[in-house]
Amino acid sequence: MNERVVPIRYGHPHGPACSIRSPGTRPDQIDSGRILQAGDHLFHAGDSISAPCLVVGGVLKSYVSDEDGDEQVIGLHMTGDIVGFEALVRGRASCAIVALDTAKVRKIASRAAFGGQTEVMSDSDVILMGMYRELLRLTHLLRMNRGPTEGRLARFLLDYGELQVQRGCSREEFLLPMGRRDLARYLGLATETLSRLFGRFRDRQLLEADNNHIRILDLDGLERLAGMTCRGPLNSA
Amino acid sequence: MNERVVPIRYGHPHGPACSIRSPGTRPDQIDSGRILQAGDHLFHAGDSISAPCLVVGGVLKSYVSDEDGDEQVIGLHMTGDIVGFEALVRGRASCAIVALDTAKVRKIASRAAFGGQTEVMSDSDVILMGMYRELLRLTHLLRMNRGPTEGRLARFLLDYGELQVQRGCSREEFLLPMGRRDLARYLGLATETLSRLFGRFRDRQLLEADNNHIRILDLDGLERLAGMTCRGPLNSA
DNA sequence: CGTCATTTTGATGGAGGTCAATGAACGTGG
DNA sequence: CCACGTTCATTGACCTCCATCAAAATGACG
Repeated sequence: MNERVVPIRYGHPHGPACSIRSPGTRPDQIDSGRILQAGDHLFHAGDSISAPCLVVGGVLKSYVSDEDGDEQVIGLHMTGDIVGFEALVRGRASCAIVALDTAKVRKIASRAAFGGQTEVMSDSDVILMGMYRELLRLTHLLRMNRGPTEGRLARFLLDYGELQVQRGCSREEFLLPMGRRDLARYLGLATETLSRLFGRFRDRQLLEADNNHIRILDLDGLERLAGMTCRGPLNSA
Repeated sequence: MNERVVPIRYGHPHGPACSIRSPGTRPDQIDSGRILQAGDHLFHAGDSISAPCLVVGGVLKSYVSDEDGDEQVIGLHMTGDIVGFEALVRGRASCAIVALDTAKVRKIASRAAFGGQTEVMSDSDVILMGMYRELLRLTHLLRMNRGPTEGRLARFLLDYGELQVQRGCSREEFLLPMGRRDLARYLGLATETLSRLFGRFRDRQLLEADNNHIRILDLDGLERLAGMTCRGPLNSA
């Protein structure tokens, strides 16, 4: 509605408006997409939002800020993920979402789709699936946040590698889309601890890590470490 | 819908999770309602399930077992909650659900409800709401599992008191439906730590705790402690 | 009363958070 | 091009909090 900060706007500061238009755009998809630059917020906590968004490309993070200012990362969202489910229920965002690099998002069906007027198998199922994936991701993250820290990082790297494969990229070598700080907050660690973990992994020849450029040398070794914490999908459905 | 629920029965610190499903009882055989005794499983991880269940009364917990045997409590589910969303997507349970005391559950709409059935406010909305509440609960729990342990317990007690109020009971005095062990695992603590927390709270005149019988003496004090961790609903929507 | 599960209490060690300093990468402006 | 500031990653020193081990206390129940 009318809020102080406009939640989803389709004009962006610089760059051509709505550059790429997906081929199969259906009539009820009012939105052809919005481009976010690194650091741009899709919305802030408390903003009123009208529809969930599909992440078409790039990476975003969702976070909440504690009263003492430092933020806690709730999720990392990449291509194919859906963010902003709150739109379907209470219409206001419960956490902020910000782009980590250049990203593109597209609004998807509003609540009306659940009514049953249009052909339903499309967006409503997308939303249902996305919501379910989010449930899986959260339970997974929850389990990750207990147990030894080495297992958390190992599990994360393996899961991320798995995502890479699904995307047609290499499982062993990739660029992490987020900085140490965000990753640490996602795993529930201090950045220093995370740094030490990378160091330890490097010492043990488990991987090479030049900043965000990761090269995994010993998948089995990581798997063994990760097994100490838990198993489960980061994003499998 | 909102049935008056039998107050929580006291008396059995649930036995050693008699984990075997009663013969002849398949997870799918729940039509107008099913009664579970303390220790009965609604389903186990991996079971195939056909529809989500509404908790009509009582308390259940969901958990996963690590390979080394000890379990991790993912959720505590009470009247009005929905469990088993996996039925809508992949048809197999991803965690086990067991009754902590006598509980009643009822199957709700299967996926077909999303198909194009007419009335909008029906089961599909119930499911959507429930799923969303689950999302909220998980993000909340996630935030709880970081930060000082005192804050976690304080927050939990306050949230639980809030639930009591919604249920028409006292915010300051109630019976916890789960044992120390389960509560500890829910909060991500060792049982000894939880015990010590209760002891410390008692020393500071924050509450009286006779086993599961809790009487809160200083709401503000708890609130202050809880503030150090995070805010957020256990079950608000 | 004896057995078993749960809770409580004590003692100990270690994992990881905090504080602090250094180093590397990257502008920005002179 | 270089000095400077800023941000982020790394490394070190320290110390707290909490898990772990162990044992006693409480309670449930036959």
